[in-house]
Amino acid sequence: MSKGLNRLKKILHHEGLRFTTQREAVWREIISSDDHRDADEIYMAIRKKGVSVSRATVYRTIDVLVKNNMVRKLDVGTGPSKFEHKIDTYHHDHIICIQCGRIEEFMVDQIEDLQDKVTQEYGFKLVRHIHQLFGLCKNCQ
Amino acid sequence: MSKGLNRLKKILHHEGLRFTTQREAVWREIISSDDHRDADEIYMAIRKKGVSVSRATVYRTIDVLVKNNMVRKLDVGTGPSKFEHKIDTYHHDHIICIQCGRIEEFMVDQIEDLQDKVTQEYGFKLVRHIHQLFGLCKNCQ
DNA sequence: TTCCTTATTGAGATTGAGTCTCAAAGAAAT
DNA sequence: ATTTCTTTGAGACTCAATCTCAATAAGGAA
Repeated sequence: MSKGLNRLKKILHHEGLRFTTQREAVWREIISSDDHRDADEIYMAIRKKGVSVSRATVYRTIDVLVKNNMVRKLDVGTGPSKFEHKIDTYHHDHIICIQCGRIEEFMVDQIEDLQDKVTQEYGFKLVRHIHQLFGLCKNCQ
Repeated sequence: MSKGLNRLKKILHHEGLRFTTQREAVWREIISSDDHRDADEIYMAIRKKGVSVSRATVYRTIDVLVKNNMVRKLDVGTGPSKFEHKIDTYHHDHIICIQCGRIEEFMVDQIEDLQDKVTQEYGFKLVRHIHQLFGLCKNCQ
């Protein structure tokens, strides 16, 4: 049994949505790798494995997964958004190489705490954040 | 004499670009307000003032300004990018209300320092960063 | 000033990511 | 098995942004 499949079923049920071949395939494809891939890459990978699915369905399913915290959407500044699953992972942010596109993950508790503090100071209720460091990786400098 | 106009002229000259009515108008429009506006809002404002300009030129000019550090591009997660001038301002990041779109600016030295540290640890050379807190403002909670 | 070279402009076409439409196919409840 | 209601998919569409290319304008030379 694939990781998180039950959780997916519960979520779909909870939202009054149906568990379908396509939705299962999208989820399986996303957890099959820890890479940061865009919707089209995920779409192509599913088709290559012989499952019939459309781009529209891939986008629609990813939306559900993102809303339900099983997948994270990553805006990398240029080109399509990328996605990563959130199974067995901790929260992290990203360092992105503006030359080769390489993506590294980082996490600093202190920064997270300071964020919370700032948000409170401004009277906001924090829902999510984007913290991305763009630069040149070792190889590209 | 409008703020930064000389700097704009120098930049254009340095890049082998010409100082034109349109480029001047775009710059004047952008520094005329501290708001965060998108390209179309800037375009409309210029036209309203009677200067003839096209959307293409507005986009092209903003690109030059962003590349030369006179204007900052702000990806607010949904819809068109927004822009703000960088004259007489200090570096800051943004808290954005996901309900009403209100944007507040914040700056925490400690976070900036931690960012530098993280980047170094990963062997990257930091070029720029995005740090955006999305949430609900006081009014929208 | 006028000439001349080269950059710029603008209207509209194009791109690209993502969303929408709607008829046909498929879940799930009874 | 029947009914009901959701989902799917091909392709149309949206929207921000970029590109095209003929007409226009900048600005250096003389």
